Amino acid sequence: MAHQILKALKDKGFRLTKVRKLIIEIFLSNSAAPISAVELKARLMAADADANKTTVYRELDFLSEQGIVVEVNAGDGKKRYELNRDGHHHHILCLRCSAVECVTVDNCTLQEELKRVDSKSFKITGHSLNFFGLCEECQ
Amino acid sequence: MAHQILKALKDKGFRLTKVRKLIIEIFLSNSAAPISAVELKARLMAADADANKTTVYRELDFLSEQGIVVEVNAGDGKKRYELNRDGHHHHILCLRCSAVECVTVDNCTLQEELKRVDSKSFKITGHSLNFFGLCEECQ
DNA sequence: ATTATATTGCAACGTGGTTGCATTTGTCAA
DNA sequence: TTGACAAATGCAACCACGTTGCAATATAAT
Ligand SMILES: [Mn+2]
Ligand SMILES: [Mn+2]
Ligand SMILES: [Zn+2]
Ligand SMILES: [Zn+2]
Repeated sequence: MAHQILKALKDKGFRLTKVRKLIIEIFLSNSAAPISAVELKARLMAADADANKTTVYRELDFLSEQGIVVEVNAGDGKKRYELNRDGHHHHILCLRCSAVECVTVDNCTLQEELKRVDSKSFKITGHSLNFFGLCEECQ
Repeated sequence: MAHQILKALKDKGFRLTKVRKLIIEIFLSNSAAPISAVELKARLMAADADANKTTVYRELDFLSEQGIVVEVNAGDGKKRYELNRDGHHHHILCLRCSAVECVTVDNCTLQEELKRVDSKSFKITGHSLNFFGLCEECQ
């Protein structure tokens, strides 16, 4: 599964760095929750592949541009990223510890809401729905 | 309208500062869109009541705690605040210029969505729905 | 092995926001 | 009116998250 991603990148003339490959591995084995740059850096470190923070940020930007990961706005001040699986979904996040969880949604009813809004001057291209609350531990 | 807010604060033992009164005025006369700390500071300056940035941030925290304003997460890196009018609503925001607009919603269909989610470990207390797109000027 | 250039590390910078502490100001009671 | 006490303020320094310029390094094609 990683191989297709890697091959696609290589075919576009990008290099398959040690860190790049590892980051993709991390995202693939981490379907649970979106992670931040700091968390990713920590995971790299844990995998004996330390990388400079600048590199981590640049790599996240790169993978976003390449459509391999997507940015997830969790409402706290930090960007998070998750693998760009297809399938629309929403997120729940803890107001105390900022834990984030993905919520798959069978048929998103927000398209009608969108219609109501699109009539205005804004041209709507997407939406983000976050549920706030307290996770099990923080309750 | 401002008088009730001010009286309530005074009754709780808080002081009616020049800046505090002006900020409340600004929020009351600004039903349009949520504003950031920097924007608020600029408006104060324009009203001949310059205030230190620390004071502005502290006052926004204070008014949030007092339930007079509410934080609006617009997805760009900065907090915004709006008057805590009752009545649930959502927001649209421009991906280019970060303009934010409030969208009133007659009957928010998200309560069912919430049910589906609340069954999990998270205890949901609220949600935030943002529509992303391009405003008229930025299209 | 050589080469071209994609990637990296470092240090410095930027923005949004916070904190400790000394000073000022609002409020109330004498 | 005048103190006095606590709330609010200004300042400077700090913090987290993220970005940028540039020189050094690593990948991969020849
Ligand atoms: Mn997700
Ligand atoms: Mn609003
Ligand atoms: Zn939690
Ligand atoms: Zn715009």
